[in-house]
Amino acid sequence: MAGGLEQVGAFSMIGSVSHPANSPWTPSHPAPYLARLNPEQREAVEALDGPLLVLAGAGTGKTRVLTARFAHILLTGRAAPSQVLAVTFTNKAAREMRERVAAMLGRPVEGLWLGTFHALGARMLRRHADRAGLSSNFTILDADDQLRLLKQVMEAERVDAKRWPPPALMALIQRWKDRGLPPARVPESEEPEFAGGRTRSVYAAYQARLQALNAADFGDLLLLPTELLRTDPDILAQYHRQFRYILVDEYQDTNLVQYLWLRLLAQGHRNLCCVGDDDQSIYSWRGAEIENILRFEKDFPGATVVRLERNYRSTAPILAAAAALIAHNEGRLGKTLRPGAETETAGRAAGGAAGEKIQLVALWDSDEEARMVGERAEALRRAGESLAEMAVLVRAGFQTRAIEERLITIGLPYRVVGGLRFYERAEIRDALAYARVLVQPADDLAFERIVNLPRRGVGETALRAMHERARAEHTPLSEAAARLVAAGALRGKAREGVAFLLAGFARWRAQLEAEGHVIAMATMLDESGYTTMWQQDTAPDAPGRLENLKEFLRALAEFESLAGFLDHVALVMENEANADGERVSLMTLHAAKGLEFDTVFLPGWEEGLFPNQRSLDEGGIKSLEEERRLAYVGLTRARRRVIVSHAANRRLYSGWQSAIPSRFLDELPESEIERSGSAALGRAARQAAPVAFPLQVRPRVQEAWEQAPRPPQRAALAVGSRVFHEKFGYGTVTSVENDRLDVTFETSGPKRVLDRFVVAA
DNA sequence: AATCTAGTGTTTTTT
DNA sequence: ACACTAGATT
Repeated sequence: MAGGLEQVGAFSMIGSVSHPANSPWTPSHPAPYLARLNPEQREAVEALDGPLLVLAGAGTGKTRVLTARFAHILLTGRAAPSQVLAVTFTNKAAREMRERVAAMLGRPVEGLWLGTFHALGARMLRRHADRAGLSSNFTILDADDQLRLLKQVMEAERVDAKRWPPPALMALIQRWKDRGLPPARVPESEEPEFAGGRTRSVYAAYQARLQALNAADFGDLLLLPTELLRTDPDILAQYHRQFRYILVDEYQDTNLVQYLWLRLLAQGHRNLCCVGDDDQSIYSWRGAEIENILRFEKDFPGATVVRLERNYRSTAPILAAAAALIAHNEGRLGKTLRPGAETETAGRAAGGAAGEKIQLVALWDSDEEARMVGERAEALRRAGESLAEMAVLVRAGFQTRAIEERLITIGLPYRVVGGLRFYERAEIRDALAYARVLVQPADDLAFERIVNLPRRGVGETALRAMHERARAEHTPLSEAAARLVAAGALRGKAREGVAFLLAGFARWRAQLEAEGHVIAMATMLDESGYTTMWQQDTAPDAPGRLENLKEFLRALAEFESLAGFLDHVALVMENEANADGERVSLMTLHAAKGLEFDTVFLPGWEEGLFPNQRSLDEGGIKSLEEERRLAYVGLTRARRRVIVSHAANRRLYSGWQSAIPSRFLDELPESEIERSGSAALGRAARQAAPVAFPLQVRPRVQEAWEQAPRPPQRAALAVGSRVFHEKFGYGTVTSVENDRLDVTFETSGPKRVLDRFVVAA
């Protein structure tokens, strides 16, 4: 910390004004990092004292403000690097901020407390682990381990795991942790009708078990430090002394425990700066509380609020459409995106001063939709656009499959962002389990995972004996295993297998000391038989798994110690593979937050899918608003071009399901959109077409969406009209709401359909 | 202890 | 359709 102070010694530590006397910069000649900001951004950077909420709309230069503020605090001598706490949600955001701050200062910065909530929580918890009943080398469990542990606890507590699904109980416990509630403080009134009213005691047992294993789950990384700050005045005072300034990114996504943690830390100097956008809050289902940002001014009286509304990313039509859409939400802090100066340039570059309209494409089915995306992407590429600047953003993961298949067929390179991450692959998790046992023999979960992997004859019976012994003598599983072998309590293959493994670990530990973690790890994987297991596996993916293990060792080599590597894996878990290149990106809308592309495809805007029916069933109007925010996030990812589409029929599970266009489409201003697509053709044209089913024999109108768009023809249909639908046949209209009809069909019963899809019969 | 079979549930998932 | 899991089977 002292070193940090010296680093900024060129500037006065006493100076409480923004521009110290010995600074070369003055208000009329500000530092370059200030000069490039617009007035609102600059206000957000320079308002250093007291609580500050920066409402930063999409594309308004949020990251620039955060990093400039960070640099400003350091360069004005307000604080040393170690005295600023900067919190983000993603590792990517943390890395980006670190790099940009270093670039602004012209040198790498040491001793920063900059990272994700979880990484910083872990750092704090390791410092004071003893006060939380852990030792500082505790293991961080991933979701998989958590669930397995909970299952064990449920069994021990005699809670029937068949009647009460463990994942549901896990979710319950996580929600409590998200709200900063350790077992003892979960109110009795919150005991749900679950597990025979014993959820709280299972939670308590689960926590006890974690402690015994010297392990923390993800929720604990915030829950436990917050409890420490709450209950230990000395620790709290220590951090109050340390952190003069606190910066928080994506504040709209914080949950209650993160809020409590921040509030406790901010009580010291009250220099809390939170940046966020209530319109981009899309993680409520993970415990995020949008109320945190809505309540900021009440929570921190005297807070300054700065709105960043000048968007430098998207064209005017995109901004107008996004603004119109999000205006349908209530309970917003209120903020309207408007084009910033640079956007007009972007618009001209795109071929017209105003920019392209939002393209709304109506398709017959999801296959046709996939073809449309593929062909338009291909056409754009032929026109000289980069595939890396195109993204397909979907509501649900399964939607990517149809599009992937199409892109493969036409040979267009793509990447799927998200999905299975490197460290979630089975072989990597196995290798990690070996590493964990090596570092911490008491890691029962890891030991259990690998004790019979590869198969060495240690079955259920042997494992049960180990568990019993471990419980009776209060030792870790590996220790119990050793005693069982010594006592001759295990027989045959089980005895040989366990003895072999334990001898191996003794050897590998010695090797770890002598020759380092990379050699030890490689030897361990070979000598344990793990590598051989995959070499002998004839499955088609076995070679790939061996390749992944090599990659694992390469990654390991970049770390100084195994423990450091394990922390990195638990906290950073990134998919390094196919990171960039000339490819179209496919991902969920959730995964797209914070990214931007020239061209954005938004397929699947259909009722039920988007907004998602399940989401609506669970959360009602609040969920509908969150779905709408998701749509807003999607639109605002685009710099120059948006193609929204919906299909009348979608492949689902085994069969087909029909769907009406999303209500969000009606919320886009007609003046900013341009319609096209086969399913948007006039009724007359469709009547002339052969009956649609079965789909396989329906002739395709491949280039339909390239035909001149026609305005949708509104039917003069009234209640009682007899109508014909291509899929459902004949029926009678029972109600009319705008372009939506409730129709009782003679063969398929009542359905809600769009008037475009029926004809008067 | 390994393998087969019937049953189940298929939204989003920063750490 | 399909993948994953728990339970039964050998």
